[in-house]
This record gives sequence, structure tokens and C-alpha cells, in this order.
Amino acid sequence: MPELPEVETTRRSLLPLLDRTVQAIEVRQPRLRWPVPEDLQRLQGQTLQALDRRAKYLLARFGQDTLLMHLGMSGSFRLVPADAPWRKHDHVSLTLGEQALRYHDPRRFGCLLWTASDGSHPLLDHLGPEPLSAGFHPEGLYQQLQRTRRAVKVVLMDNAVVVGVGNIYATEALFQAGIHPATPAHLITRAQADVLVQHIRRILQQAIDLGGSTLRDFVDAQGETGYFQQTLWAYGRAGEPCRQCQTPVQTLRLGQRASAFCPKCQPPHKTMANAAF
DNA sequence: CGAAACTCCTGAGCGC
DNA sequence: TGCGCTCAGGAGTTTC
Repeated sequence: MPELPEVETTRRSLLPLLDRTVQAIEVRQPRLRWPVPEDLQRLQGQTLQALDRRAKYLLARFGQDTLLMHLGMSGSFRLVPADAPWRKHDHVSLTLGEQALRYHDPRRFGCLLWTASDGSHPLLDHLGPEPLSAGFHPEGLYQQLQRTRRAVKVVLMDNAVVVGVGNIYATEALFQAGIHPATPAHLITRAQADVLVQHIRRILQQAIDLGGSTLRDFVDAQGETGYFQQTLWAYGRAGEPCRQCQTPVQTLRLGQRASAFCPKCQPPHKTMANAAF
């Protein structure tokens, strides 16, 4: 499931396509998160001029048009020989030079959309700061946390607060910070906000350096898998002993998703004593 | 307005 | 070997 490091890894692996021109476009399954534009053929003859990332969106800027792409949960791009056979769940193919860029997405939660002519799109309008930019800082996060009683983990995963922090990295950052994921956000201290920012930054940067995590079937455009999964401390380890204290890792559900934590290393806040944690 | 539920989809894992 | 079930989950949309 691509998170920010996987998307950044994908972006970098596609940079060899810069300055190449699209010769052919084929769409075999247009039904993604939203329908693939019917006029995707407009790309024919256009040259890829830049490949940028905002949050988990990729922005492919061609001569006239810009394509906004999201990998959803199971999406990936692969660069293959132009005549390579299609695999199951390959939905779109762009031929550039001797190679084809194939969009593959079993669950079809991803999307390919045109932006407006100025590169803007409603999906990009309300995004918070990039976690690795100066715009993401302890004071800002603290202010955001103060505004709500939602569980801190849910807030960390809110794209209006900070982008690119999905379930894996929110889970890992909270473990490293020793904070229980269900802690009401407004009870997080300024010092804890400081620690959270540090860990979110460090974990994301480390994952990018390692080529992205690979919890299901993430592969970059060369088909290389990442290997960050070896260093996970809490995510996906329910029932297994905590790597720090051997206490069995537990899970609870927050905002419709599994949240793994160590009950000893991430004790519930004192105000949560009577709740079912 | 905020918060939580709902929704899209397929493959993996499990019990029988 | 296969069937039916549950779960996973990014994030936009709907509902309260």
C-alpha cells in the first residue's frame, strides 16, 4: 500500500522518462477511483517535461496537459519493453520511446485525471504541509492537535493536518514516541508534538532512503521491492512480542482501521483509565 | 462546522 | 480443491 515514501520512490524511478514523447496510449480498464479521462489520447505527441509529487499524488507535466495520478492502495507503475505482454490488472499503458509505462492496480483505488490548465485540481486544494518540508513543524502540529478531541492517530492521518502519513507511518511514529494511538489529540503536550514531528520526519526519510516499504506488493517502476518492512516495530505485529519489552502487541480500531500498539511502551493516557483499552 | 460512517475494489487468509 | 466468509485500507463523499 503506497504511502509517501513509495510514491516518492515511484517518482524517482520514472525520471528516465523525462524528455520522451508519448507515441501511443491504451486504456483497457477506465474504471478506477474515478473514470480515466476519455480523451487521454490527447497525450499523443506530447513530451514529458516534469514529474512532481504533492502528498501522495504524482503530477506528470506534459507539453500541453498535466496528469494527476494517485496509486490508491494497490497501484504501481512499471516501465517495461514497449511490446511486453499485459499482466492481469494492467489498466493503462503509455508508450514512450522503446518502453511502455504500465499502470497496474488490482483494487482500482487509484486515479488518473487531468488537472486544470494551470496545474491546479480540487483534490490538491486542501492539503496540509509536506512532512519533510519546513512547513511541518512542532508548533503547527501542536496547534492542530489542540483543536480536536479525535484520537491522535486519526489526526496524524488527516491530510489537512499533514500529508503523506498513512497507517503504517502513523503507527510507527506513535510507537517511537511512546504515545497511545487513541490518546485524545488535545491532550498531546507540546513536548510530545515535538517528538512526533521528529519521528515522522525521520521514519519517512529513512523509508525513502531505503526505497519505500513493501507490505503487500509494492514495486517501483523497475519491479524492485522495498525492504523497509524489516524495521517495523508495531505495524502488522499484532500478537507478536514488542521488540522493546516483549509484551504482546495489541490492536484496536480507530477510524475504521487497525491500529497496532504496545500497551506497555505506549500506555493509555491517565484520562483513558476507564475506557476499554 | 466537526466527526464519524460509508464507499469504491480484489486478493489473502481461514474454516469447513 | 473449492466455497463462502472476513479483513485490509486511501481518502473522497455522505450523513448526522
